[in-house]
Amino acid sequence: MKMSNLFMPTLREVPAEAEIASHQLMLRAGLIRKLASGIYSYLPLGLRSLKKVEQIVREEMDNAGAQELLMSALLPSEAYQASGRWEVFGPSMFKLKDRNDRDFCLGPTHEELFTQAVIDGVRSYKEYPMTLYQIQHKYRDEGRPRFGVIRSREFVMKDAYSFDLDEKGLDESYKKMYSAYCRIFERLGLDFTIVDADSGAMGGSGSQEFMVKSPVGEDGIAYCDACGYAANYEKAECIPQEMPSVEGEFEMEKIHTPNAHTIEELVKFLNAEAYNFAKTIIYKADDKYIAAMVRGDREINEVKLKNLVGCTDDLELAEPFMVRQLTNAEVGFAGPVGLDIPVYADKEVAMMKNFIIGANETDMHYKNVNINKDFTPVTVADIRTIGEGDVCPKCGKPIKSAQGIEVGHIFKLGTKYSDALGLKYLDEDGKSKTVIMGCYGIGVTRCLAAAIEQNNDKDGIIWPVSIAPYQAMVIPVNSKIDEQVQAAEDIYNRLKAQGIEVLLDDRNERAGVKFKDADLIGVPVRIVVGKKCGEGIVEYKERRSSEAVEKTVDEAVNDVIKFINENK
RNA sequence: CGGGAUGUAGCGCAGUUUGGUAGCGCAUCUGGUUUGGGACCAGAGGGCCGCAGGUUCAAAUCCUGUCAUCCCGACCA
Repeated sequence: MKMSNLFMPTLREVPAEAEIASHQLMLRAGLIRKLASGIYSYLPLGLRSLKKVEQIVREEMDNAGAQELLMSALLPSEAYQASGRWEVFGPSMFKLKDRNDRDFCLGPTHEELFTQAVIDGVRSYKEYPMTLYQIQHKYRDEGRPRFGVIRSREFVMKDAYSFDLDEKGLDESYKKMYSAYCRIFERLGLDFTIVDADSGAMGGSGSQEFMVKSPVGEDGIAYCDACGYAANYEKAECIPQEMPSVEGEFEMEKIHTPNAHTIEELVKFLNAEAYNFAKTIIYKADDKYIAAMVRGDREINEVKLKNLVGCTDDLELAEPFMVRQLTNAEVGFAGPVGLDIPVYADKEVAMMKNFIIGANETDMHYKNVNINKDFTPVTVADIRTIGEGDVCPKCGKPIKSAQGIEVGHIFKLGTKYSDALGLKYLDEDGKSKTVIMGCYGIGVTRCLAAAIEQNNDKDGIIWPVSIAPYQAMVIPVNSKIDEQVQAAEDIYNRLKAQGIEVLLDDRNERAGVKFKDADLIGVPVRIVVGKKCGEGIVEYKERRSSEAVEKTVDEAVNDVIKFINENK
């Protein structure tokens, strides 16, 4: 491609709306343009990279035995009504009506549709197992779109669904997807981590997320360098920390703590440590109220609590007026003693002695409180979030934490959708059984952003060869000097003839402009044709390396071909 | 959905406090000089100052409403 013909509107300045590197660079390099919040157009360079990601995903899915199909993005409401998700999705589903006032939506995900397709199309158990996938635009009306295409309202997703006769079959399908995903993310040049994820409300039996570690990631990861354990922060199991042993249990005593609503204020007021307290938080779980207790220096993990309580709909903090009603005190003085709702205590709370809690009376706390003596929780379980100072639940070494961008998720669904929609089969004994499903997603557009997030410097993008919009670039330094222009065009034609996707910067620009654009759009390798071209000498430079090397034309051309073939 | 901020030329911004002809840099166009890391000189084009009301002789500026965008948090099936 000659750059004089390329639609590549690069920006010199950073658009004010973009905060993170990938978003800024995608806009500056002319990959995308915003149409509305969370909605983007892909310009030629962006689309080329996007298609390369799709192609890698497609090849590996096909290799794993999955079959591609394509469903509409515009969907009738019926299927979602059968599974109940027409309501469950709520405001995050884009809903619309046709001219006859019938309900439609823009598909946010396609479990129901794939299930229905299999119900409609599969006649015999002998056709299973089967894995189907599509690469399709998805629509979710996110409460808060952000970070460019990392959390957008329209995005490209590969979604796959496996259909098996039994659990053992599901395990195999799942494993195949797992290894396909590993190959995909390796080929995309992503440094990724696989973490255990929560399957909670979806009711599945297992779930893992593929995370690209990045400070701008929206998900927390707990991981252990020593044994390789890694889990989503929400999921990571917490090992109760031993407390200094204390002799005996004292008598509970009420103390005056004026205006000390928070642990921080209490620590200061009573000159104690945060771990001497247990905090009690009132939650509304569906339509019931419950109390949850963790040590003062810990955080409640709402996902764990939700799973423990068996809350199907929503778990949220109780409204302040209900807290006042239930505790007879201002918010900040809740405690388990005399509280008339179920109390769920964290394992660590059960190990504490003579600790301090709210007294259910404004400006009052109890000290020297002991579990099972002064109050009794309905359940003691792991309901806190892992944090600094915690240990790995597998090997006991200190746990580390990082932020990650979720680029893939694999999930053993079980029978949630096959039950809801009636996907059954008659086995060889003529017995009716339910098909067991798995679902597997990859955020294709998000992968692009993640790759840029991990591969950039102050000058621009540093594309991995596998997904670079173009693999190589030839730059004549001075477009007024025919000798350079000719030589550059020859090199360009030779590379093209070898199947290299190459750009020729034939624009009548100064050298600096061409170099800046080349770095910005991140082409992995370039040949610069300059002063020494009369002697047959040109410069070879890889984007990732800081120095250019002088070579003969033949060497440079061969090295580019070699570099591309070794890295693609 | 709660909190915060911002809407002025394609992009980045000033001007708003104290009302009085719409500004700067980059980009664009023309002419010339340049040509190895975003050139220089001279000239030119481009704005319902987010939108709608109101106050005023006069509104980018003051008041009310509204929409949009971004950030923090909640949510993310």
